Amino acid sequence: MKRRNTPTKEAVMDVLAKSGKAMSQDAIEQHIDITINRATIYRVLNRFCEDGILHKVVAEDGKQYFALCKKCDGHKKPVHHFHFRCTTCDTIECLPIEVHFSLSEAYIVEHVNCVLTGTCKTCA
Amino acid sequence: MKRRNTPTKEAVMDVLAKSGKAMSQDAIEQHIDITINRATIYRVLNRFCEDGILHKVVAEDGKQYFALCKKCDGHKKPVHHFHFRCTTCDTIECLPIEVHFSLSEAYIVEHVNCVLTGTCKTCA
DNA sequence: CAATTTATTGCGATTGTATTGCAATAGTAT
DNA sequence: ATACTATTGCAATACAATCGCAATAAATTG
Repeated sequence: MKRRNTPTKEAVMDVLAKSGKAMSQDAIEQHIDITINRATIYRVLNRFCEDGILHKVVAEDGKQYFALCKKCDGHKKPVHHFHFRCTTCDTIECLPIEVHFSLSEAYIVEHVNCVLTGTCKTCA
Repeated sequence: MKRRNTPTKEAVMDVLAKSGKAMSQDAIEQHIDITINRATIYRVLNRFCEDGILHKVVAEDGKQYFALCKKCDGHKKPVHHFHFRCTTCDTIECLPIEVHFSLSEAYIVEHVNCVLTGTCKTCA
């Protein structure tokens, strides 16, 4: 299925790029200047995830947060990293800390979801 | 607030102890022989968490899973560990893998939530 | 053992996140 | 400009989890 360029997609990408953090649907909606339907935002976000442009994190609050996939440290592919959710400023940042674990080959790992919760350095 | 012993609490503990895994409210309800209201199960689970008897994990599916806190390897307190959610048998097991990360002291970490998702060794 | 206190429970209603069906709209290529 | 179909808006829906309140029952007291 071919993707099309739409104002919605641009607006969502814009907000995420500017914030540099992982954001929830409602946070994104609040930071967008135009009006976009909730369902549409979810659909755009999920499509970006399918295309490997965004990655999704589920926090302890059960909500989904979306962030740009950056390829850091010269890696070709984005690496699983920790996330930090600050309950004070209510944002999630991607930490530059890789997730390491050694698990039996008998397991097939498809997703990694690691979130630390607390107070970030700015709010502490 | 003093706690009382009730059939409900025993039944819930029983199921969790027997399974040895992290279970969701509906899974627990299904494995209990008596009928217990949904809200009650959640209240019992949350009370156990407050008392440090259970720990809660939020998986990628946005659901809460509860498991017994074991003090392994002679540690006095339970240690943050990885969890594995198998999408085939739909269970979450506590992996004997500790979560390690070095984060600036400027952050205050209150909770750690790490879940790997995929197919477990039994289902693979 | 009966009376009292209050933690616990059941029920229904409610909150909040996320998804879906369907018709209308609008990119994109010809 | 036209056709094709991805995308969107709207309303309805699904689902997890919580809350208020009255009823129940565990534990303590006399």
